Amino acid sequence: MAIDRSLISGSTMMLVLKLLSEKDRYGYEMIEALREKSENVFELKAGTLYPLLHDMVGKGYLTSYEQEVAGKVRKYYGITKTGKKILAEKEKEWREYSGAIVRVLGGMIYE
Amino acid sequence: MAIDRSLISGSTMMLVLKLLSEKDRYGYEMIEALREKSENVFELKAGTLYPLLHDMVGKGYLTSYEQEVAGKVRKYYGITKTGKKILAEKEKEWREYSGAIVRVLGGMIYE
DNA sequence: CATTATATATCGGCTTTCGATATATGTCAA
DNA sequence: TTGACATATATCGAAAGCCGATATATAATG
Repeated sequence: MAIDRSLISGSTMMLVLKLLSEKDRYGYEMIEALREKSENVFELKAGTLYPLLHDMVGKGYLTSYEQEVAGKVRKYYGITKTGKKILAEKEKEWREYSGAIVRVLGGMIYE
Repeated sequence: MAIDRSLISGSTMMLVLKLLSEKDRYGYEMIEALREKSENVFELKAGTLYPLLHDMVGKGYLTSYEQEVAGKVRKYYGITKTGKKILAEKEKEWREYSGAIVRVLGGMIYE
């Protein structure tokens, strides 16, 4: 990870929900999608993602199903109605949070 | 705390450094300053702040001195040269991080 | 045939933060 | 004046979030 990992804290679930709000994806694909979309800033670790996905299924934010592709079984995940609600809440929280940071830093970020 | 505390993760030290880059302050004052500047979004807890301040002094980011005001002894903190360097780094990381979040979320934040 | 990429998984440990609790003084109203 | 609240600092244990290490298995590449 290029930047301090601790800054990522709390936003991983939001990012996963966002990726899955576009289309169903499997774990490994999410890791790559996040790296690409963030332009190599985020490098979500497998050790973080897989337990998180299980947890999110348990909470009813995601559903999962297996699909065989080229001899390998992939586990696809899709976002639920509840997951979409949580995503909207987390995006709102992110706006509040980053807005407050900007105010404390004095509004001189983004150059 | 109005928003999910975990979103704050990792940025507390940066915010403390920022407050002290303006002027020397004592702990209780920082808690209030952060609440005011963030417009009630951040509510830094004493149980978070005081151990963090001790740690930052130990790392050479801050210096501290006592001052008696109205019969009460306050512990003031000031930022060091090293602390200023760390602040600059953390601000840069924050720009990278929040920029990446915006890219993943699709640029539709801040409305 | 060996190495690398793909793909998922678990476990222990670290870091960050907070709730609870403790202590002590100043201020203000009943 | 006395009880409550604000000011001010401090520590401890617990919880949450994330990651490194590790394991397993198959496909592709050289």
